[in-house]
Amino acid sequence: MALERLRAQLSMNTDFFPQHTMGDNMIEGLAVGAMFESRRELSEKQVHRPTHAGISGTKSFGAQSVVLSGKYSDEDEGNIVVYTGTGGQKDVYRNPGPQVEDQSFDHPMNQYLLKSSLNKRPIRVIRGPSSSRYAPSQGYRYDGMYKVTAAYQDKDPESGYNVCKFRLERVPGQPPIPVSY
DNA sequence: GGGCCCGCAGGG
DNA sequence: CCCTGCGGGCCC
Repeated sequence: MALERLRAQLSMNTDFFPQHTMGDNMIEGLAVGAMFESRRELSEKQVHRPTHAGISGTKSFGAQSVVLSGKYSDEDEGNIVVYTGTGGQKDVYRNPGPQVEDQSFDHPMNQYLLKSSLNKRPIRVIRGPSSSRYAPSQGYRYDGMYKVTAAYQDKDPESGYNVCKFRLERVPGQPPIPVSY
């Protein structure tokens, strides 16, 4: 199976981050709850560099950060998030377009998160406006470090196509998410 | 180093 | 609804 092969490839040469560390994706001086007006500002301040994409990272390093928008079938329970992968869509300008084929772990950005699930390196999580009841009503908010604890495929009930899912668990010992509901 | 393709924006 | 923009990773 393709996924097992990828896991085998990616698990070579991986670093492991002990449970008690925040890892090297944490930015000194970036406080939980820090607000940003736009994706542009997130990019300029290097909290999440891509101005459009939801997943930031590299194939060898893994992911660095993700942004939740609420426009996908993510599940957000605050300390636990199930983030949907990228790809398999048409007409991207519709943000997002309809799912027209299966998502794949071969997709570079999905590989970043798959890699992170193996090297246990915590990633930064940013919530966009109204992306869930844990999200700010406006602007983007840095909500701390999360670990990717699972990567699997699931059937998207809307389209019937398979999508990649990533379970994110918030690293303990951080200030709570500043929920405002 | 350059070109290419892409994406959980943002706005017209 | 439709288009432009922008930064990035990646593979020549």
